[in-house]
Amino acid sequence: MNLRERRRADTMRAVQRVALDLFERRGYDAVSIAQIAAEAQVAERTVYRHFGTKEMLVVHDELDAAFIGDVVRRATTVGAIAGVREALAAVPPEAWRGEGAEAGGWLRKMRLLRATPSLHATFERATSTLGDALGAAESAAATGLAPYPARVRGRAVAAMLAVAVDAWLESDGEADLRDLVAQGIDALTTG
Amino acid sequence: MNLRERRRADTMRAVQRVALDLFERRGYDAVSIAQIAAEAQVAERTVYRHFGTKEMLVVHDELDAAFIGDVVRRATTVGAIAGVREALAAVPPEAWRGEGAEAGGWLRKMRLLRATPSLHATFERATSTLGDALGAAESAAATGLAPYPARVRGRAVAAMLAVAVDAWLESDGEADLRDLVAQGIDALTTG
DNA sequence: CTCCCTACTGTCAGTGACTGCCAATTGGCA
DNA sequence: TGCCAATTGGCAGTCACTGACAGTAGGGAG
Repeated sequence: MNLRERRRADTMRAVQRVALDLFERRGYDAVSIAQIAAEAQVAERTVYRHFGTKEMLVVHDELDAAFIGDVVRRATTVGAIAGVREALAAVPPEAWRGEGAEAGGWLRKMRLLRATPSLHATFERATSTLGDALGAAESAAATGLAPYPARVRGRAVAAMLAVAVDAWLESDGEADLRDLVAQGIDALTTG
Repeated sequence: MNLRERRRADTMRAVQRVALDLFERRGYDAVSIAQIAAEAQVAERTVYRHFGTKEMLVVHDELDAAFIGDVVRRATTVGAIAGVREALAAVPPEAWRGEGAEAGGWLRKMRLLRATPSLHATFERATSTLGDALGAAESAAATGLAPYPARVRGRAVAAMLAVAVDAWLESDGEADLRDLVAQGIDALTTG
């Protein structure tokens, strides 16, 4: 990894850390990019160059991207439902709780996402994107499902995942996400 | 109905008509509120007072609101899936095609929604809101379903509806929306 | 019919997200 | 060492959206 790339990654991490801290303390809507830039010691323009939009300061997450990639990859072989379950089982539970040192924790980020109406739409959009990916994966899988029903199922599974995460947030991370997903699968498959 | 209320409704319809025309011709992102206001012969501030946001100029629709209300009402007695089917059956097919005189047609509006990435998030948000309403309706219904599985099902049904509408748009309104929904229900209930 | 209240509208000023352009710096590489 | 390209900062500008104030006109009370 280059010195340049390392510096770039460092700046991004620093900016995002400052941003999330401010968002958590004062609320997403009450924090301006100018404030973030000032506190992070960079130009406003630089924030935009790295993250594009204010939303991305919350949403951008390499770990999430990796997890979603994993889900979709598994879905192409074992189907959407089993794919989600397997991918979830492959993640150590403490990672979900955000007790790891990474970037301040997933739990805090999701809590922020849920507490901020301006960000709900973004979350739903991500959900439906995942749903379409799952649908494509399922129709490409050995099941030989037609594109349209595959898409319906993919979106349904993604919606279930979103509800599970939401319920998990309501319990403030106390509940076991894998249990919630299992219950969600039940609700989906019986009836 | 008052003269005031009538005038208000007239202004809103006129503004929305102008807006949709401009959006269709030049693209949503390329049209500013100022242009809409100028063409509709009102102040920019008035547009915001009536619609709140630019998105609402596309999304706002009394007929849609009535239909969604109908779906949710039926869902509280016969469940989400049957509710959607019944509500859909109660609407004359030509209404979907937008051949009616109302406000320029539903088909055109949905086409615009689909063609504009900036509006996708809004659409998904509306879908998930409907899903939650369906979930609440189902758990309040006689089925006696627990809140969590009810919510999962509600969202799944709403997601299915969104996919059906999307597929219907892909066929440019040629396909029968009721058939697509029926196939979507099949995809949801078998497996 | 008149007076007053209230809803609707317009105007103005301001905030904040986001973009394009240009210049300066600095790491990477031949 | 010298050139290229990436990173960054600064600046000006657009546009969505908001709060405050003022003028106008409908609607009801007397």
